[in-house]
Amino acid sequence: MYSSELIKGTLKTIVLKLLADNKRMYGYEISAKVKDLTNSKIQLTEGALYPTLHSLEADGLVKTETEYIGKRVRKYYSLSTTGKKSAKEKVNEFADFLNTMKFLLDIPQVAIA
Amino acid sequence: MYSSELIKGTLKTIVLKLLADNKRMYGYEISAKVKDLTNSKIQLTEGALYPTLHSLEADGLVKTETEYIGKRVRKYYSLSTTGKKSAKEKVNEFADFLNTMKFLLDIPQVAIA
DNA sequence: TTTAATACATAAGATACCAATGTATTGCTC
DNA sequence: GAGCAATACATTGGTATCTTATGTATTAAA
Repeated sequence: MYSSELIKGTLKTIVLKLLADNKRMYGYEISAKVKDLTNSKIQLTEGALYPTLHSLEADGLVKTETEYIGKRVRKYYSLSTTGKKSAKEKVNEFADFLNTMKFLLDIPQVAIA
Repeated sequence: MYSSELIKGTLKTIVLKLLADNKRMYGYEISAKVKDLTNSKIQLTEGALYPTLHSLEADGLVKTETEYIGKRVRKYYSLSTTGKKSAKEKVNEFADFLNTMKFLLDIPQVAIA
């Protein structure tokens, strides 16, 4: 787990990227996927995730479809056309930012396992 | 310039790293250095920088010495012992975070210029 | 049966940032 | 020598984004 400031500002980028790769996902699935892919180093809290998803929907970047699994509600999110564009932009911007930070903090290249 | 959310959470790390490399620096110098090293991609605002420096001082990570250049005040910051330790830890943590995010967002290795 | 996992959601509070403003000195340009 | 840009500090008010906590409900496992 990273100190909580680090994750700040990256949540939307993460969500958009996952949706770009997976067509449609529901909230719980997203948080589980992030936890899994990062070996529990990043764990999205519900208080952060759901407001973010709602915000992305309000901005027209994602659309939703609700389904019932038995009696349990499941709300699927998928990217709109603008959402797809935004996902690429955000990831590219973040990649640029990472390189800038790598240079600024003098972080050496890591060997590829 | 990056969208403002991205920088969040990295300010202290940046400041500590610069102080680790430069023995002592003053606020204006730090912001100028960051702007210079990042080709203006990261520009620290005063409203962010000075409270951060004060906070680092309150936490005992940096110590200060005030000097006069003519009639103009200049406040130098340098790392304390715990500050040096913290600088290394923060940079290491960010390096780890950087790799996690690179994997999560599927960001390819960039060629070294 | 009761705990853990699944699945949604909101509310209250913290905090780290941005934008704006303020003061003052110094250097440059016209 | 007037006016502007740069240097150098600082604070205030506002906002966004997060954490923590709480809430409801279903389903699976112990």
